[in-house]
Amino acid sequence: MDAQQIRQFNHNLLKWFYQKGRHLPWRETNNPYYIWISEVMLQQTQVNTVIPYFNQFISRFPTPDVLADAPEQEVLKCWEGLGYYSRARNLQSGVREVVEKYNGQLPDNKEELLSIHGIGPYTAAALLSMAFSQPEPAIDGNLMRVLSRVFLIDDDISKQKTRKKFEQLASELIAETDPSAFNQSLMDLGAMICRPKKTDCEQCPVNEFCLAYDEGAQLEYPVKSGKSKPRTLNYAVLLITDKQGRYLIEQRPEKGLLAGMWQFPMVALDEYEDQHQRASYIQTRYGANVIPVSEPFSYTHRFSHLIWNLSLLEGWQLDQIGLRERQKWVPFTELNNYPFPVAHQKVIEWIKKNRQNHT
DNA sequence: AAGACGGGGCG
DNA sequence: CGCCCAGTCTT
Repeated sequence: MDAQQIRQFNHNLLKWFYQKGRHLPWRETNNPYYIWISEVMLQQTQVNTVIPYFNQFISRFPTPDVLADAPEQEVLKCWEGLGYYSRARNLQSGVREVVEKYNGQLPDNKEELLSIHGIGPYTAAALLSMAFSQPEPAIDGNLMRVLSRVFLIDDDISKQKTRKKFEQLASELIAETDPSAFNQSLMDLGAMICRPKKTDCEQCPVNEFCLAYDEGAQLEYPVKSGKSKPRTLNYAVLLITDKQGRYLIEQRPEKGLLAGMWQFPMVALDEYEDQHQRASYIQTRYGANVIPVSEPFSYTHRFSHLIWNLSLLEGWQLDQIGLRERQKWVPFTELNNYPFPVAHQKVIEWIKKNRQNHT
């Protein structure tokens, strides 16, 4: 595109955005802290999922100071069900950094933003453009999908090098007048018109520039290498109660999958030769004999990179076994004070439905 | 350069 | 059931 075409491209795009762009809670504000929260929540997560979480989050943690001072467990509780929980932990540690090093004000330059844990190249650019009006293109999946179609770019977008290529291209396109609107318009275009499968090219404000549209090859773009298949793991989930009817729950490790979240004890089934060996392990570790729940309950929980097959066992702790680190006895009614991953919320639902005596 | 890291929506 | 989503961190 020459300079004239770039101007026209921008004009069409922004005009469409001002007329048809989405009105979203985090677009009602110029508060960099709120924009930051929204950008983190929106990583790999769709807008409609984020909206209620965003509203609740800023109401509970209205300023960086409040979030910095909050217990991590409360932050995770507000993130419960949103997934990628390290985002929440990184956001809080990032906010603490901002409170200490920058007096609670988000820095307005790329180097310092990138130094903050949880802020990568996308979020830094989004903040620079949307909170500080700087002409930084925010390279995300939407932008790469749109531009790969417009310019017929067939590089694999899961490669790092390709991201740099789009960064170069987009920085030539972005206008200084309203960089925030430039980035947001490409996001809205990607979400509303230039969608992955269901494209709506007739309504596209820049279809006259789109080489893929010209060739009818929209669905061939972007090019993305396939992901490996998820592994399957089999677990027993243990519903262990004590004399008072409280449930035994455990907090997961500080790192790795679902870090810091709570769950009912899980026993990896594939590590035992037979049921007897497994039962003896459970007896030793938890002081309980467990059997499948009366209405057998097995279910599958699917992550992007692995699959859990879970089956629910129940038992009563007869032998007193000392409570280990990160374990707790909790009455049913207090389970909702702890952040549980969705895989275990399904167990709580099961209890609600199948047991009378949860007072 | 690859994997790990969640959960929901949609055809 | 497979793909996708306003990515980042770790290895």
